[in-house]
Amino acid sequence: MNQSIPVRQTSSLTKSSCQHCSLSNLCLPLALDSDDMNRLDEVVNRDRIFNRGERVFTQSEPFRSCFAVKSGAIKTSVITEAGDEQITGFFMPGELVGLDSMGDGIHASTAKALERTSVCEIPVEQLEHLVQTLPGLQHHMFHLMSQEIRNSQQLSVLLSKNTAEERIAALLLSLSSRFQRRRLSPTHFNLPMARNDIANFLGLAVETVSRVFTRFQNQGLIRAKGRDIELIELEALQAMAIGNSQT
Amino acid sequence: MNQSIPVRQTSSLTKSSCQHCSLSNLCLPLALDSDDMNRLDEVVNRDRIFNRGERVFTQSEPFRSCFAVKSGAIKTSVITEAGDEQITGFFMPGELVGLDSMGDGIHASTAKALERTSVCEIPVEQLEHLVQTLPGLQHHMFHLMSQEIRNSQQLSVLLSKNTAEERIAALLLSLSSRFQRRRLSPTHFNLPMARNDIANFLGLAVETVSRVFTRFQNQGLIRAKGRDIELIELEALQAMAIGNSQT
DNA sequence: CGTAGGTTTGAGTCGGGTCAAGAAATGTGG
DNA sequence: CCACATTTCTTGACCCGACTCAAACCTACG
Repeated sequence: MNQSIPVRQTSSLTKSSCQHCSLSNLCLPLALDSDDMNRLDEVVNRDRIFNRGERVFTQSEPFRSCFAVKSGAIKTSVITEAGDEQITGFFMPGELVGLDSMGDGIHASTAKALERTSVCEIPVEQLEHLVQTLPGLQHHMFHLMSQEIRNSQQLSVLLSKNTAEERIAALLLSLSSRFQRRRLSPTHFNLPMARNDIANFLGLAVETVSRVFTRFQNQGLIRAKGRDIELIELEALQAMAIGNSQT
Repeated sequence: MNQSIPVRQTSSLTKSSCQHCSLSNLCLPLALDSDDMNRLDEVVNRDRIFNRGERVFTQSEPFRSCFAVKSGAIKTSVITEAGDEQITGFFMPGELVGLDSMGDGIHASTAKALERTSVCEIPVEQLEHLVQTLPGLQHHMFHLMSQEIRNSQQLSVLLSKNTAEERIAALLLSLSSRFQRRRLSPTHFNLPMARNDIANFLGLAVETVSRVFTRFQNQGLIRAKGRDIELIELEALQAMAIGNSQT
């Protein structure tokens, strides 16, 4: 295997790259050839670590990068004019955070690590430049952003049409499928977020979330001990969610 | 009473173009030079007319184009798995419809004309191609799409945190500012949508919408006769939309 | 340990949904 | 242009899901 140009051979062993990242099929499910992939690699700032509660970025500050979650979990939120926080999304490994500010100079939301979290930072200026030359990447960015729109629409549907039980069932199933994408158990996992966050995200009171969890448990649909969740009756939950939304 | 005027002869002289469109500063607030603008003109399919109730595009059908509203108004909606309709947005002249499906092969929503509406059709394949060569246009697309994400997030906030009165006040003010952008009266306009649509969009019952309208009227905040709306106390409405319950 | 934040449970209240029935606007055909 | 049908809008009465308030219970961590 004689390569004519042995680029980045120094790092290929020790440093991770998009090519070898186990999550690349999630955050980059596109056919970039090895060359293009290298160019992407060059602009990505890897292995940034945030502890629980630390901010990845902050609303109304300059928007310079978006972030791909490698491990851990992130919540994004906006501060409403009334002054309270509204969580707009949870982001798991393989998912991109910050798309709500693409093409805008200012962050529209704040991102906080829910647990110890590592991310890849992608500077937008360089990303936009790269996109110019890689049609596949451009299409992929459009895809990711439109998906973000659809996710948010789904959330709106959930909030405007569904009961507390339905919302929580939908959230559990959304998390379930996202764990499954990563080849983790879809029926037994740890919630990365507090009841409070769930309540805020789903437009409910904490007490209601708590009550629904115990109700589900009493009905034998789930087993929940703190953040340790086991989904027992998947079909029943799906029926309840009436359409598993990608929340 | 006047007889139908002979159909417009589409002379190339009078043919509208993006450059001369009065809405171009809304849907294209970017610095494209004359040359680039011409290239955009070439791919845009102008003057498509839809009557009230007609579909511009339909959910789960192939996604080929997005649309810029020239006159009239459009609502977009998704069909939930429960089978009912959820309106995801209203689109006024100068606004782009269909971004929730960019980069996806399938329409995620259905768009219907709320009244007689004319639109510019923009084929996405050619748009994506054009974007490759026009960095300014790419940035603008990102901007529009991220704005769409933020709009949807705003809706989520409204649905999860605000009362019926606050939601309706917010919608009225949103419409108001959108009329104002077009140099129309921000305080006196016609609602393009039915009460039913408002209720669906805001996650309320029609009866509640009706009640709030009359309550606003009794409080002297607005004057409403059918779809004819006059905003009397803008500041009071703004205070209410913020969630400013004087406690 | 002890303290703070997170979680659960109970009791009481209310905003907004549902059901029902008119009133008004809009459409249709003669 | 009018009578009728149909949709849209309004108003009233009643009820329920989820919120608020309040208090106790965990569990993590310095």
